[in-house]
Amino acid sequence: MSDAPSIVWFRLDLRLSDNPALTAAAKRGRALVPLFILDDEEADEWAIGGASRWWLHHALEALASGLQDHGGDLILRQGPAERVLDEVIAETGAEAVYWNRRYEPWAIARDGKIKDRLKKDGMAVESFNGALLTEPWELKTGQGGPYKVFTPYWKAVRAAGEIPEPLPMPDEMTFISKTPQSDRLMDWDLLPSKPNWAAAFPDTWTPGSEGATGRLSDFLDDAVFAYKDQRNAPGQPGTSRLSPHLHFGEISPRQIWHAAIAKNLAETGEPMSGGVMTFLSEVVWREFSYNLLYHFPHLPKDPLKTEFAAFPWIDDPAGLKAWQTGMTGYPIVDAGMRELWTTGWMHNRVRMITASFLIKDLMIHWSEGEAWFWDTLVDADLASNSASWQWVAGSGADASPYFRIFNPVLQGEKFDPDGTYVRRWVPELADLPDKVMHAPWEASPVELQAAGITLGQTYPERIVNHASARDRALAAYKALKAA
DNA sequence: TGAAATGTTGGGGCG
DNA sequence: ACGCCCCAACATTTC
Repeated sequence: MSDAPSIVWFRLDLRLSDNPALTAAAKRGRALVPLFILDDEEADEWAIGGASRWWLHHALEALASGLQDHGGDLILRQGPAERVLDEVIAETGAEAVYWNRRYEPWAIARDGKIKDRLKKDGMAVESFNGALLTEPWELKTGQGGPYKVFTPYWKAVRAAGEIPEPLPMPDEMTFISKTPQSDRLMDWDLLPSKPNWAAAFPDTWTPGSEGATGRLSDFLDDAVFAYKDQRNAPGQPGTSRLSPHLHFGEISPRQIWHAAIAKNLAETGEPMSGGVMTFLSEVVWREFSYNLLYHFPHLPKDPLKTEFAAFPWIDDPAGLKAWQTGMTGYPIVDAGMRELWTTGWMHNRVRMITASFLIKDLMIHWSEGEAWFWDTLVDADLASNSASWQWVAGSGADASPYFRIFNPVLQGEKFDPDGTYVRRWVPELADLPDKVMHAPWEASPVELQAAGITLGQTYPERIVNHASARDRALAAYKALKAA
């Protein structure tokens, strides 16, 4: 009986509770080697984006400190995962490697190869589900194929039986005594400098599993019960803001599921209803996206509805720039894009509005939006991001029909009626009266002057007229359908 | 997890 | 008193 240690390869599961790989490794009873590999050059063109790198830095700090509390050192290494694993195995004499699964096509291919090779070498290798309520191959339609429509998928998740209870943190963890060499986190340059565009991120976020569980319990204490309505008001704190925590695995969907159900049961006597039901359905939208990405691995690149390959997208660098920088002249669009730039996150309702504007008003290819969100969101997630962009474009599974075009003025008036959200993110419009908040070009000269606004100078003129942009998009769609 | 156009209805002004 | 018209208000259809 050897005392060869076990490597726990942390990836998008940066937590100690409900971490099946960690629990299994701890149960094996040998010393643990906690390892994180910065492997993003293996990720095709989906190397971790800028805002996510900021998050990752702090998430790793938090994980390292959590491990430290139990006497463990997190080992940081950079490079192709297979090579790094070989090195760490050689240095430590490890005979087991455990990890929780990822579902990006590049990760599936790579991990499968690594698993086969290490097993051939006589290693004990096991992977686990730490990221999903239901893995993509578990649910099939009556026809035997993957789900392509959300509602039946959501029903199937609930009908599939109990979601497993989250695992507690292992109560016995012993770590390797002679810690292998580790990179220094600061040397990875994950944080921006010159300029530090993430300066305001800490006002909004506390990366790490403590921040995640704190956020969850705050949300469940109150906002979740009004979630059904409040979740659409971007000026109100009505959403959970758990997305980046979930992406990095600082909290698991199983933990969220069971905590939400327990709360609802205590509050209403029913396991799932009202706001909690709606909230959990949003968690399952994430699962649905993973299901789509797994079964349609080209999702990030190509339209699921193949006829969209012929759509007459417009190459418009100036329009794209105006959209990215929040200078379109449509207040709700600009507010969203500036919230994204300032905080690394955007309210869901406004994600739909800004995406509709890019795709339908500007007719710029959805992949431009996908790439921008990938780089600027702290919650950038390949499955959710690509599935959602295709959903808005109308080219995805269970997608919004192409002719469903958001009117940015009406959306603003409906979901930000008192202009709270616009005033927060577009301060140069703060003194406009509510009634023209979402359409400053309709303000009278007197109103504009009183608010200190000169359109075209202090705030841009509209870069397109929505009514004619809508007609143009519908004509393009019609032509596509006829072809 | 839309919006705009078109259709229908009913109340009120008015000759 | 009555019919006509206008037009909200709401419903339905279309994109």
